[in-house]
Amino acid sequence: MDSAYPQGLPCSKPSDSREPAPEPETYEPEENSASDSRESSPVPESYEPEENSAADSREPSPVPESYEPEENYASLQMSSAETLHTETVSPLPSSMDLLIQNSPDSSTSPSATLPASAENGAGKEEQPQAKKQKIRTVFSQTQLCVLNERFQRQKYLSLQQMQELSSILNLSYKQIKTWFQNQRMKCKRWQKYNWPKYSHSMTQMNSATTEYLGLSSCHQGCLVNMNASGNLSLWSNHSWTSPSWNYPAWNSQTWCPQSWNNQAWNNQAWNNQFCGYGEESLQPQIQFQQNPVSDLEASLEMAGEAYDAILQAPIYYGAQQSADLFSDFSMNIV
DNA sequence: TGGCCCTTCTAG
DNA sequence: CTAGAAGGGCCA
Repeated sequence: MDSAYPQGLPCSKPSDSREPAPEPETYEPEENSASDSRESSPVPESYEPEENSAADSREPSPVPESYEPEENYASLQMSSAETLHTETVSPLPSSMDLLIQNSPDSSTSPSATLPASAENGAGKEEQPQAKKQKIRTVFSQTQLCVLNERFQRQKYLSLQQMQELSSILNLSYKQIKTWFQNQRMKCKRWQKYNWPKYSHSMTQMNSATTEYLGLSSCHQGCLVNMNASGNLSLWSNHSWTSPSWNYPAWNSQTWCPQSWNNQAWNNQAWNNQFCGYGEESLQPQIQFQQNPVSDLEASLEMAGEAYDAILQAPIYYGAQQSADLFSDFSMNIV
């Protein structure tokens, strides 16, 4: 059932192009009645109230009561207060965060933060200038980690799932949605440019997928892996001793079509890296224990995805972020 | 309404 | 200069 395509094809939709929202497995019809009630927060002003269509509204409370089951995910919850400073990104004055509705995590560039309109505070609608300045949010590593991790397992999220994620990451629903959309496009492009080398077999295709998925977040810095026993292991990039890791870092440039053509390692170089590494090949430095399969599982599963997916898909996190993310787990430096 | 896709434009 | 977040048009 879950064969859908989470692992099969990275981003390509089941069949044709536009399909509403694949991902059958995790896609639960639910009563997502778009206009779901949770709409306590008046939507940050900085964000155009425009299409906050219910969805956009994010509840102030950490986790919606209705989501009992996934409550555990709260462990991942980025308490705006805590995660704030862990970020490598410039921390924003909490007050401002709220205003911007962006996460405390995401730095909406402290400097250019407020859109002209919001800046004035009062005269919001009266936009003197032609266009309102576009704000380019810079998601924090933590947020990216979670997003990537999620994307690895699910390319499409349901409304509810996006909302959950948004509240957890302190991002707006819209941002989550946009991020996933952009990610899908990115993935698609990646596939397109790399297709030739995987065209010969389906298996290869999967590896391509894995490759993409893995790479999509490897730039985070280090890797967090959960073994079958449910323990979480974390390797900082400092520990990579494997020669294979000497390849160019997975930077954004990698996505650039122009670059893809020249990247020598665009071929098998890192194919090996990501297929080769395993629990054995790397030395775990930190292990998260406590309720291995309870909290974490619940946390990562969040909306009920297959747990095994996680077991097989190493997740990359920034060392610091990881520690932060899983601060709820007792860490044993090995 | 959300997804896709292309475009715009800002942060780094 | 580039990556990528966000805007906007179009479609089902």
